[in-house]
Amino acid sequence: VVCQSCEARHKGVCGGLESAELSYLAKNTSKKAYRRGEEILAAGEKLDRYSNILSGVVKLVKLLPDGRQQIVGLQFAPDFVGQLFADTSNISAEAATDVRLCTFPRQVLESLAEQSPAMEHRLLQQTLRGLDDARDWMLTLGRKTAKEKVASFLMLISAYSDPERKEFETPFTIDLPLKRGDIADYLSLTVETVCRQLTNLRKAKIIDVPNRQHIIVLDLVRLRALAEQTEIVDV
Amino acid sequence: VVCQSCEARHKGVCGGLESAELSYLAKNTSKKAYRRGEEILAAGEKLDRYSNILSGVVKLVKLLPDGRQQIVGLQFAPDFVGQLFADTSNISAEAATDVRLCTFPRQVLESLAEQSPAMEHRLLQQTLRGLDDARDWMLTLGRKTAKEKVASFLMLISAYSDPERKEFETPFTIDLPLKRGDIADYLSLTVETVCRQLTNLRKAKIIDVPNRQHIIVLDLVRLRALAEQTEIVDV
DNA sequence: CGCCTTCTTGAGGGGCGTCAAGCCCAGTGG
DNA sequence: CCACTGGGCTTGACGCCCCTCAAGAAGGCG
Repeated sequence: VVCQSCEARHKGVCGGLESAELSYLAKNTSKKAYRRGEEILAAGEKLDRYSNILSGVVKLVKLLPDGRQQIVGLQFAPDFVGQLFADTSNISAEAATDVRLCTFPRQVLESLAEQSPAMEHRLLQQTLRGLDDARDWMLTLGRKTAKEKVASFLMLISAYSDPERKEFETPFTIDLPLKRGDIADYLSLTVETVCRQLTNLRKAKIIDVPNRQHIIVLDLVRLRALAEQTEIVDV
Repeated sequence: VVCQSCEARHKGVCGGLESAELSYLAKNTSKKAYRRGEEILAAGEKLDRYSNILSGVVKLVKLLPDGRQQIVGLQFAPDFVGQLFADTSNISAEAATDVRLCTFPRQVLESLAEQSPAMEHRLLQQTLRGLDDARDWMLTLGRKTAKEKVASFLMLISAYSDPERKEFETPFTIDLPLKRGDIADYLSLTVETVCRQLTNLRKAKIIDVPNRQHIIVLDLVRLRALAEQTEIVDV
């Protein structure tokens, strides 16, 4: 069965299902691939499918009528994508990298959630984590300087790429899933400011930038101090 | 029984409970009152109680070590307060106005949630709404100008004070539940900038400010246009 | 009436946005 | 193999929006 061997299963929302439920889900799923930049879900679109991310990074984007935009969340595997119980999405979802999804009709998930308290509980847990992340990020957006924002972003990606990493394990390389423009939209900055702050961090020997997609973190202690503002750091 | 006649019951999380569950809950609740400015829940504190708001407004605050702060959410009656399934809160909650709460031990709610799918479903719904609000506000924090932010805040409070209001029902008065400093922390601005923008709106005849606590909205159409940036508005 | 907190207004400066030019590099086709 | 092309990235010059600092006004309360 598809779901039994699913790479995303144990940490995803389907992790709590019985095997009967799992085979029901398996019958109704399909895998889809998107290239970097493709739109997965348009704002205002009728919402009839949900998905789990198998691999890649999905950005959730909000738009102002005049074109200003803000990335309000990044979703990594095995996160869930789609606004539960909403008829239409008020957010658009776009592939930030190449992405593979496991999608299923809306009704399948909603009926499973009704039958299985474990499933609903997992959805609640995931939503709570999303709310927590969103609120953390509001502090970053609202009250940090450009320098602190870029440091915060690098810490976020570092944590995602290796949650177990220790401070003394430097230097290490991280792979940026976002283009400069996306980073700017995530941090509420402009592309130019993001570039300048990366340059500043490079000159301060906190990071190195060997090429567009990669960052080498040289001094994790100072990077974290900048991001969390636990002490004053000259840059 | 206390809960049977509760003013917040039907729209709150306890609205889906059977009468047996309701009386169990009623045995374990107590009402508490807080004065404006009092702390309801400190960040880092051990979390052993949850609450529903009976009246008043609660602000959720995040702090940076150096004192900068951001209000990451406003909760109105009959919203739920407390971070579900978290051992310690990473947010502090403070009474923005005088507040009355209905509180109960953490275990009571969590066991009710286990027994009653309806209860868990309501918690999920409320969390989803919170996530949606948070993401909307991220766009406001990140991409709107000071002028647009203040207009957005006034629209938010207007909507809360009368969700059914029509555009032609102007002028009308709204009661500000927050001090200027709180508004600034909610909008990621300074007190001075909030004041100046209110003055600008007053000079543009969009609002009037008869005293500190009240705002008279004279031109809801232009206020909304500013908040949502649907068209260009001179101020 | 005096004191304290909150609000308002002004003057000045700095951080980040805007505009513009040039660089890097992958992909394409000759 | 290399010229060409175009998108993304980087850097500089300049200006504006909002923050900072400061002083005074307006209430609230003993």
